[in-house]
Amino acid sequence: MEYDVFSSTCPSRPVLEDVTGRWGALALGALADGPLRFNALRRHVQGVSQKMLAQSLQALERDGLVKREVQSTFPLQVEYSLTPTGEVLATKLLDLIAYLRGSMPGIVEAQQSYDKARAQADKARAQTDKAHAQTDKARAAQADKAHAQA
Amino acid sequence: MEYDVFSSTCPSRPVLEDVTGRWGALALGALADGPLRFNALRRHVQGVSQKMLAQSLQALERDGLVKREVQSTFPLQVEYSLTPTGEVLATKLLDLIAYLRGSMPGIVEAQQSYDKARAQADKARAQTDKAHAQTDKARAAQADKAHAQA
DNA sequence: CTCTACAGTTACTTTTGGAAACTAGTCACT
DNA sequence: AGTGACTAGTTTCCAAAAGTAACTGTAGAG
Repeated sequence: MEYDVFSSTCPSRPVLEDVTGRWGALALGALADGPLRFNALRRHVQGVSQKMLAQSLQALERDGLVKREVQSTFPLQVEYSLTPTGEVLATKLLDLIAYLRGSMPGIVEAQQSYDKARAQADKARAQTDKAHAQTDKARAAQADKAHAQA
Repeated sequence: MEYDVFSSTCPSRPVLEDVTGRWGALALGALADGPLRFNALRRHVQGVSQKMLAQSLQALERDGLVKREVQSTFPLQVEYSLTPTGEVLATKLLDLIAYLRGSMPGIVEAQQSYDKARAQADKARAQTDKAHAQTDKARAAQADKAHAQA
């Protein structure tokens, strides 16, 4: 059997989404430098809700990329850590993230020039739309005149 | 200035989502082995809708990771290709995807054993819930008796 | 005796994603 | 002049996903 993420029915698709998804990627990245408990992880991955963190961790645990260990000491601690496979994926993710961080200055610049160009284009389009509205109005006036004559 | 994807307000967060998001990652991956036109890309990334592909490509273009070139030949073709930064990110993504593909057998196995364990746990919980329902019923009966006596 | 921390779950709301129809511009055929 | 085809999208509408906030339940601190 051959796995291909570009095929819509391949079982690897949902796994890729778990790994590269919004919170999954950050959870894996956070666990890369050591095991963490639920709330510690929540503090580390800023902005994640309890619900989504629980959901992402459950998905990663199901995929065998994260190990969940309940410590029955008080107050009921749960430690999350990476499995060997999870560790490799986390490393690759962190590598990507590191490169992204290095490229941020250029990316921000690209975004700004894109937004500026778009603003210009929108303004230009508003002008032509206005012109079209004018010609439409003129056409309507002509039609009215024709109608009045009839 | 220091960029950190783990911070909720960092500008790198949305960019990471563009790159690792569901369709963004596959679009970058597909463009890694040569430029493609819109519909060719759509055929390559199976299951993507026109709307989402257009949206993802616009985001990647804005981030300066993908270049969009309109060819004014008939019938109006648009070619998408990777910028140097996009190319590096695509390579890293494909590396991650390749490793994921190699790990799929183990992952599928993990999913199956997880699902099996969950099914067991759910069954067990249904049992205790049933027991609780019984005791609740008994308690209600006691309360009714007491009420009838009063 | 209230307040906090632990690890979640549940109910409700808002945002997003996907399917299908529609737009726009150009040619080719009839 | 009208019809249809091909391109690359946009729009519309509804279901699915994500986010918000409140609740569960135990126990230690102040």
